[in-house]
Amino acid sequence: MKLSKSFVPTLKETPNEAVVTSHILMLRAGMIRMLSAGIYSFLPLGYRVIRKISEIIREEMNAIGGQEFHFPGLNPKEIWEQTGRVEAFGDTLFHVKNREYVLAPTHEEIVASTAKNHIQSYKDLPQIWYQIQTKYRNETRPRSGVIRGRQFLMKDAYTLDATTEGLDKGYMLHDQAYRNIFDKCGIDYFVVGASSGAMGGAGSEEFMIKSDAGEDTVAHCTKCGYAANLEVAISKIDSKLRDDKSEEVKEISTPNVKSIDELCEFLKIDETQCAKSRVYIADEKPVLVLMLGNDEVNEVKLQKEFGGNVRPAHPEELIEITGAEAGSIGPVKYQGRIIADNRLKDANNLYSGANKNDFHLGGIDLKRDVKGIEYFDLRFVSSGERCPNCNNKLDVFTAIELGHIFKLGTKYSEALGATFLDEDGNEKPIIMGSYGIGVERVMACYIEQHNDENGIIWNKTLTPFQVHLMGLNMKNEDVANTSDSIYEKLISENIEVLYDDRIDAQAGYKFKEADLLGMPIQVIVGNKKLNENKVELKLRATGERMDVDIDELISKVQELLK
RNA sequence: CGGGGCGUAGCGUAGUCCGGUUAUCGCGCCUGCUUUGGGAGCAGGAGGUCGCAAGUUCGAAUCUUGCCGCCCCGACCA
Repeated sequence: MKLSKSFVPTLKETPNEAVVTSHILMLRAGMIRMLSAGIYSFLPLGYRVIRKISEIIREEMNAIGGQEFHFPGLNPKEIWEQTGRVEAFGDTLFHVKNREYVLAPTHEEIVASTAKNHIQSYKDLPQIWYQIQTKYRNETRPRSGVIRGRQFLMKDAYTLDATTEGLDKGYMLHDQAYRNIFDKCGIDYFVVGASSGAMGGAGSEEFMIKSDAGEDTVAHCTKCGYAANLEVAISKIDSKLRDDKSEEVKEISTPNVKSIDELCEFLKIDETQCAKSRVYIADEKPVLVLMLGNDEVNEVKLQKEFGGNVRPAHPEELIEITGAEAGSIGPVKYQGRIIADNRLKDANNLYSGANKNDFHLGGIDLKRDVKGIEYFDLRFVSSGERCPNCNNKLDVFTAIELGHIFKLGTKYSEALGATFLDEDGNEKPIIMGSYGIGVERVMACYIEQHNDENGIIWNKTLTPFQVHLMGLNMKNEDVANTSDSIYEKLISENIEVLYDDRIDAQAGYKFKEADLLGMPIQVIVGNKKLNENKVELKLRATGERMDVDIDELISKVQELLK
């Protein structure tokens, strides 16, 4: 492709609307343009990457027996009502105004209804159906460029099975296929076991990458691969040890001391000598929650212990329940249920609130002074704590979800009557699995992981073009002729070339742009080296340069692309 | 949907608080000449409903009100 005739609108400066690296670089490299919030056009260069990713996905999906479909994006609303998902998706589902249609946010319903009509016997199973198509979701807040959009390209696969063993097998096939896909793309990912959320079903894994642009916070161990959403993550961490001797409870005047930090400063003590109190309302009843030092209450874990609704108590409720305001609440003489984090188990010589404004108590012994206290894991893990599996240091960071696989079960097949007859002639619902990959996210995540201050660094798998050929001074006949003939030769060898043949662009301009666009191999044709019958070859990833005889260029390039 | 920020030429911006000639500058774009190994130089030029609408005023990019759009935080999110 000749740049002189191509639409590759690069930008020298960062557009105002872009904040995250991948978004900035995709805009600057002329790969995407926004049409509206969360809605992007892919320009020729960007679309080439999308096609390469799609092709890798196809190869791996076909390899596990997947069959590619093309499903409608426009769906009758009725079918979504049958599974209760018009309500479940709520405002996220796009509704068509002048007909009873919705825009498909995913395709479980269409798969199940297709199966209903045509899968009749266990002999027809298993099946793996997939699609690579645009999905529509009315996200309340699109963000980070292409990472959360209102319309996005998604590979969705569905397994149809007669038995749970079959489902397990299909799930494992996808697990491996996903690892192959992300490996081929050159993405550094990790896998998190997760709950399947609104989709229903049991058993799921998320494929994620570490990124500041991420929307989930996870704890990850690079050594053993332990990974969990922060809301459920656990770690090995020291408890407050019980001192040999319990001191007497003593009341201390602590005017205007509210936080644990202020208390430590005021009393010259360590935060691990403090028990922080939080009051929650669980199913209408107050519960005092104690945490060691500055540990934060993990409300998801709290919710898990109580099952029902849990919320922090309002300020007025605090006074009513404890007689004190936040900052002066504590367990001693507290009337009601008290639960504490495991780190506080049987601890003594603690400082905590006195349930009297501007007073704290010291010398608290939870065994002696607080009756009926229950202990649970209630805290958030933080970076540097020990992995529960291998004792290595855990890292806590935000992450982007690239892919998600899960066992759906029979929710959709039952709702839509997608059944089959088993070997004994019994009618049973088809057992389904669902497996998604955000195609644009693969592209964005790759860029998040592979860039430097000059631009994108493509690998040879995803790159829009394998070679970026530059004729430096195209007014020089020698340079122009040599560049042209190299271009023709590369093309005849089926090598993808982006050819900067622009006559009026400066050498420096071409270099900068080549680094921004990031093709793995740059071939530079300039008078200097041409006099020795050589051209220069530069590797984008390392910056390594080498002079190559023109006669040997093709074979050298082919060698590098292997 | 709540909180915050922003909206001036294709991109990045000054001016807005405190209203007053022809709306600033850089990049990009067009023409010519020069230049050609790290986003060129000189000269000339084009390009604007100052997000939209209403209002206040002799006069509005600037003040008021409403609306729209974009970004960030939160809520939400296979």
